[in-house]
Amino acid sequence: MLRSPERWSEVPARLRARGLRWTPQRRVLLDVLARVDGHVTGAELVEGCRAVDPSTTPSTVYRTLDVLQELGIVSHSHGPGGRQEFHVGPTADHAHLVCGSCGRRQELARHEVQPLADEVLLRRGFDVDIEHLTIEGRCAGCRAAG
Amino acid sequence: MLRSPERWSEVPARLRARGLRWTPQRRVLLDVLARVDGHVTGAELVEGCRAVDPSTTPSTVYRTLDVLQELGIVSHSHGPGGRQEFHVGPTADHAHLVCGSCGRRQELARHEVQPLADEVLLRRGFDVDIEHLTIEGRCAGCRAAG
DNA sequence: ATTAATGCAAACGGTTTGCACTACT
DNA sequence: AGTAGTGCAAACCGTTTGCATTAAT
Repeated sequence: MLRSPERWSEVPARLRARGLRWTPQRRVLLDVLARVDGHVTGAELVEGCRAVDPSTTPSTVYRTLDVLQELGIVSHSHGPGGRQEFHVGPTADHAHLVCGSCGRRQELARHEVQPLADEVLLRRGFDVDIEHLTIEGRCAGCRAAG
Repeated sequence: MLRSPERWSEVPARLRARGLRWTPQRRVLLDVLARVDGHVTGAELVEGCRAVDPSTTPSTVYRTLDVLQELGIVSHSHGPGGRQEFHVGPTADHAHLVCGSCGRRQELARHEVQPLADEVLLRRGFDVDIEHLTIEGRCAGCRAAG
């Protein structure tokens, strides 16, 4: 699910503008990222890259993720199990619901979270980062199942 | 900072009631936990136990944390850096606010999150685990600082 | 006597690092 | 040519596991 095709085509130029380079390995990672909907863990990205190019190494993936983060193209937070979760910015204007039982994720639109965010901002001066928000719990299916 | 002294004295009995045992090692961990205000990582607890009894081993600590969790005495969530964060329950009936800039945490009372949780339950059938909820963003201090 | 709990040491998974080599620019 | 980026292998950190041993009940 490609979210904003135009962003990706600009990446090589943005790298070069900083004296950085556009390599086949980075192309692979960007292709994988472009197909991501929502969040991916670092390990999943390594996996995804390997599916395209089996010779992919973790270090290259993580190092590239670092530079993409500096460019503001991805960001990361920490999900359940303590893994790094990367997400594509800044179009991901929603939070996530993740079921602790089955692991399924669903999106929670900004407007659904906004009242909470507003209250927290008002009362604590704390500016909630809705894009990073991951709410754990049990989904309807798992609750029905027992 | 002892939160609820009476709870701790009941622990040995609660363990025995389940056929579990009260050991010196568990006593050490409970002593350390009783002194905790807010949250600790697993590693910090190992460290803390070692300060009391240098022969403490990680496996024992983590295994005891597992049983304490089953008893509902502690619970855990995942903090920045992906570490497990334990907190003392069931007074830990709150979510967390963590600042992405300075890393400081604050508690968010259940009643502050309840409206959101209610809405999500109603509309999605998703039962939010408030104790596991960690909300990222920028705290008042960091926002002021720029 | 039973069997839960311990200590050890080794394995784990995800991520990070040092270093010599490769290849973009 | 210059230097950013790569691959490898090893290290890392927090956590988990198998197994033989110890000790609470």
